[in-house]
Amino acid sequence: MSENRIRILLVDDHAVMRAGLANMLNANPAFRVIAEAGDGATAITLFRQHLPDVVLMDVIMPGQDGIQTLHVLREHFPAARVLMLTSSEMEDDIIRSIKAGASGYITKAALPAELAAAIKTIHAGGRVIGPVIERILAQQACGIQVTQRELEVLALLRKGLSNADIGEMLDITPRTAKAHVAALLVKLEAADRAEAVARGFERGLLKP
Amino acid sequence: MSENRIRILLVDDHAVMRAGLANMLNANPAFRVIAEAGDGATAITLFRQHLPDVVLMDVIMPGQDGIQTLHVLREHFPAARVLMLTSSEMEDDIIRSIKAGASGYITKAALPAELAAAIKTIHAGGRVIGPVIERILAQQACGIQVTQRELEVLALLRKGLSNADIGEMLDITPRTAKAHVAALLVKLEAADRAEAVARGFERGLLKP
DNA sequence: ACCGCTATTGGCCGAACGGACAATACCAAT
DNA sequence: ATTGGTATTGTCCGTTCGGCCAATAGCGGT
Repeated sequence: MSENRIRILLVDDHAVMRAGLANMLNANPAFRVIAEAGDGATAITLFRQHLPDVVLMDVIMPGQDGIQTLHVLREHFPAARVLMLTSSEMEDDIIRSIKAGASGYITKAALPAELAAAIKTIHAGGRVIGPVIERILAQQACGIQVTQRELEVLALLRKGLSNADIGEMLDITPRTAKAHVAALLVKLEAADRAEAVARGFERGLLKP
Repeated sequence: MSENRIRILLVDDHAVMRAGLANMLNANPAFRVIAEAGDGATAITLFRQHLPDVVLMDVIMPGQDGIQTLHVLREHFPAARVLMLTSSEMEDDIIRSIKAGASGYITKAALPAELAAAIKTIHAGGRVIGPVIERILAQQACGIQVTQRELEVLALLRKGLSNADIGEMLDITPRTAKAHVAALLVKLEAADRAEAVARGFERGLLKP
């Protein structure tokens, strides 16, 4: 009968969380955790070995994070069904996860029953977007998005670099660096570079 | 026989995590989860009702966070044994937890066996500090600490306020605000207010 | 081919920043 | 009582910032 169970691969750097999830899911006759990974590379390997029905993936992981892993995974296995399960509600993480081909995104604050339902939906080929997530997606859709270049500049702002320094780092004139900073201030609705950095952290554009 | 089990109160806003932990701990004959709380207020109430041997508390919670809850709990029940179990490795959270009277602090990246051992140690009256945590505490001990006033200023820097604005908000001259900012730059080893904000987030002085 | 977005660069200017030097007042600890 | 840390305030000055004007080049989509 266990052949009918939904075979799950857990990916989370928190061993406690993995163990807890495994216990919980295995207690449900509909599921069976067939493998666990503590990092992205292991996740890829285990997926190849076990070809699970659904992957439960944490976004935040040291080294290769969940979204990067998701990218690699979908390259090799476009049909892979991945449910991002995370404590992070960073807008950017959500957007990037969906873009990277996640079948769903729910937070760890979800009730176990919701998680179970989500896994079943994913397995059936559906998509799962939590209520909080939907709201964020909606407001992001109409919002302006930060370009790759601006993201690089933001990362340098975080390090306390001046426009001149940024220009040197990116091999552009200080004037151009200034233009990027100005664009960031507008897009992030920040009064100065300090607030821009703060907004960067709030939006998940910058990681602690 | 269940009378000999260590009675545990779980406090975590993530239902999935609670369920997982409960499953895992209850599978161990040494433990018994006797109650779960999803927020600080509930945690206090449940503690009073059940008087658990050990409290497993998450630091990050919406509303009253784990550290605030810990404060309140220790006021009413100075003998309460609390193990902070969190994914956060923010220096400031750790320092404040220990100061608030936590008996231990370990991350969710710990192995289940480590968690079990930690709970037993706590229950026996000992203290548990993870290896990563110890390192952070050590470097913090010799490091300079940010004052309350500077913390207020940092919070305003984050909002993009100028020295003049900060002065108005705190009812001090712009010059004094500038002095606090200067102190922050030195203590946080930041080149400008933008980097100071970044360091604030990295150290957990600022929350997303 | 044309349009929109991005990246790039320039000059000008007032306001803000950050460093350096120095001083006073308060409070807690020794 | 003296010491040390914190908070407070001051002036001077060179550097940097951020806003405003405008322009060119490239790239992808209609």
